[in-house]
Amino acid sequence: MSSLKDVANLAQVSLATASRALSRPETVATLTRTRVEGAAHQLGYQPNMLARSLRQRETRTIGLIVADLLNPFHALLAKSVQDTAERHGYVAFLLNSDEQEGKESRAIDTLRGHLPQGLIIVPTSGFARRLGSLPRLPVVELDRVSGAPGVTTVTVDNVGGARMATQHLIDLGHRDIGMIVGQLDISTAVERHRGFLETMRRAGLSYRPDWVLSGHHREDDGHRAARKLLSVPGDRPSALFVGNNEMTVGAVLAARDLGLRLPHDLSIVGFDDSRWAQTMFPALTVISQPTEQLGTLACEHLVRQLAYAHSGNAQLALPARVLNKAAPIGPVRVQLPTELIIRHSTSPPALVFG
Amino acid sequence: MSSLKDVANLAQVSLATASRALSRPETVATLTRTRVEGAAHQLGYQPNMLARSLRQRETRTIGLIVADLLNPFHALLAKSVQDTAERHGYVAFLLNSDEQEGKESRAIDTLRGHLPQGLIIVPTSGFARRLGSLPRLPVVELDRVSGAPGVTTVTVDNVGGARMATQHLIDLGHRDIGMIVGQLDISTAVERHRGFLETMRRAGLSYRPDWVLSGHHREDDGHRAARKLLSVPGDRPSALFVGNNEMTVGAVLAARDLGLRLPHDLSIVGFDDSRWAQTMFPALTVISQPTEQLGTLACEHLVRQLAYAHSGNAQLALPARVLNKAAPIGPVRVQLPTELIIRHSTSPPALVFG
DNA sequence: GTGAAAGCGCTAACAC
DNA sequence: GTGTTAGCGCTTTCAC
Repeated sequence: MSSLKDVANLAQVSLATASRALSRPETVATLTRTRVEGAAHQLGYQPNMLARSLRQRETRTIGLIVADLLNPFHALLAKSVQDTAERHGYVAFLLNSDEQEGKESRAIDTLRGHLPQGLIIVPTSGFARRLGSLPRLPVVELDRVSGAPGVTTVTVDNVGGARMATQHLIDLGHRDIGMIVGQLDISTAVERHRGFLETMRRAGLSYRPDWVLSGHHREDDGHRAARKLLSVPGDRPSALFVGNNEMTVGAVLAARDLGLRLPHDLSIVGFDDSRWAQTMFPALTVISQPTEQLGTLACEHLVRQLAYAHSGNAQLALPARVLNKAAPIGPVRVQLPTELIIRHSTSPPALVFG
Repeated sequence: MSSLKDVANLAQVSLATASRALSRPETVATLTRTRVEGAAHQLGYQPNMLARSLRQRETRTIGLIVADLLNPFHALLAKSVQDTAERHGYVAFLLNSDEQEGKESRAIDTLRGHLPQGLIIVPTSGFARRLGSLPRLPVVELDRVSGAPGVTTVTVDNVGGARMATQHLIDLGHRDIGMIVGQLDISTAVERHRGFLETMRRAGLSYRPDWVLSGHHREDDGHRAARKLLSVPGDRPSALFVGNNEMTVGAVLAARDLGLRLPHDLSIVGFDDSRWAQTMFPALTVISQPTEQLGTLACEHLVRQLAYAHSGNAQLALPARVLNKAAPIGPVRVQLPTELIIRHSTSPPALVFG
């Protein structure tokens, strides 16, 4: 690996001039500039970011931690953050916490050592406590909120989405509705649960605590919960609202295992659309989320914060669409709408009671 | 952010001693060690990896580039590489080339600036040409081979897998078999194609060039290709071998759109198992790959190379399972077996000719 | 417009 | 065992 010194030597200029020619070309005579550029190119010179960052005290790097890389929702979040970061001249290093607090902690420490200028995270429930170890680092929470103070959050209207899902089932004539919800120490689960309860209550429907089962967010959990909810033939819900994409798959498979046919014997609404929601049989009615936009916005808000943190007029470097919004300094909370997509996993109940 | 200097001051020792106490505790008196550790803990000290790496000329970092983060196969590859890297004391920074040469180039340059000690990549077809810009960097190609000389490759037996898939269809009685294959500048596509052709020929079946369609690797391509292959009612294959997971979804949906029912009207075998291969209707017969192991092995081979590259007795740091294999210095080519999983998308053809 | 020199935070000789 | 010092590759005053 050739260094800037090699370039300077080859171009017959001093180290300082070589540096300037490459990073701030306008401060150098045209002739020397081309000479230096030529030398750099000839040597395949690539600046050593470690040295540059150490000196400049800024890495142009942001940390990105998702909770479950294998969940396509998180993968898309990650991709859109990375693409947006690149567009703004940052590189986002992606780590995966696997929904484990311990792994999340280690990921944070790892990133910390590499001095990211900001952090975008789909937090686990332990994150609020860990936040203290990140002094003055701009943080954006994505999809979920940990309750940590002073962080920007970019989420979806989970309560509203859950209301739509539940109301859809009620409108179809269902009265015996159960819910499979995620871990109740995760904000999305809590909010979707709240939307469900509210809507049930408002419709005057009875609340059956034993018909609301909580699980972690994986397919297994959905399978287990659904199995439990559906295995009492005479006394089971006629419809299910499932609070996340992976668990929905599990629930559908459990129903299938029990010989229940969707939507005739059981209606299911899932939260989050996905490839398999569309390809399963029957195609799933779901609440869909603007996933890509979620990632993009999270990143743009972070970038904006970084620009303001660093210099008074750094805004000039930002694209208009980021700037056109009023430019707040502090943390903001962005909430995007969801949408009900009606497919074939929901229909009126086979037997209407009452 | 407090630095080592702050720790040294607080512990009342010199900078050097503080450094030693933290990185090589055995070289320091027990008392001073505990004092330094206490100070470090109290300050929430986190070593600055930029400075350490700059000085030590090693970053304990590896670059990881996958071609399509949204493809669950690649996501699992990425996760298993990252987990394995962590287990060996490295951090793998994950970037996504999106199957685009340009993005791959930029990803490589980005990584280069951060001085990774090795690179694990699912290469696009342009990678072999780019390799020159990576002087002396150990590289492991994962899943695909670009043809670049001197790199370790960890792949699956694609020819064998394609043979099994094709033979399975032939054994069921199919004679009119088509294939949807990926880009023919990607090794996996070429090899799967080869396995298909060989097996057809060996069975004495005629080769219909117009029944072999190539596409990029996404769902759309599979959809388009299948639509084309299946739209001539009297003259269409009775079975299809589809060369990758995403395209298989597209093919199945296209068949559905055309009113063909699987497996009665059409048999389909896919390559690579996935969540939706299992949940689709009907569940898909596929060639499955040891995806996680692929990622793990790629990383372990890279780590081994790094150990040998750096010091004669670095092996001591490696776990037994890596060492038990004979320890080659040069690049190796690892090839893992695939497996045929028979589900419900294949059956004997409705009409048997001949 | 250009060069000399200091210093980012850390580790590794080398003294003591 | 511990301290002093040089230097990793770069940017940035400060002179000229």
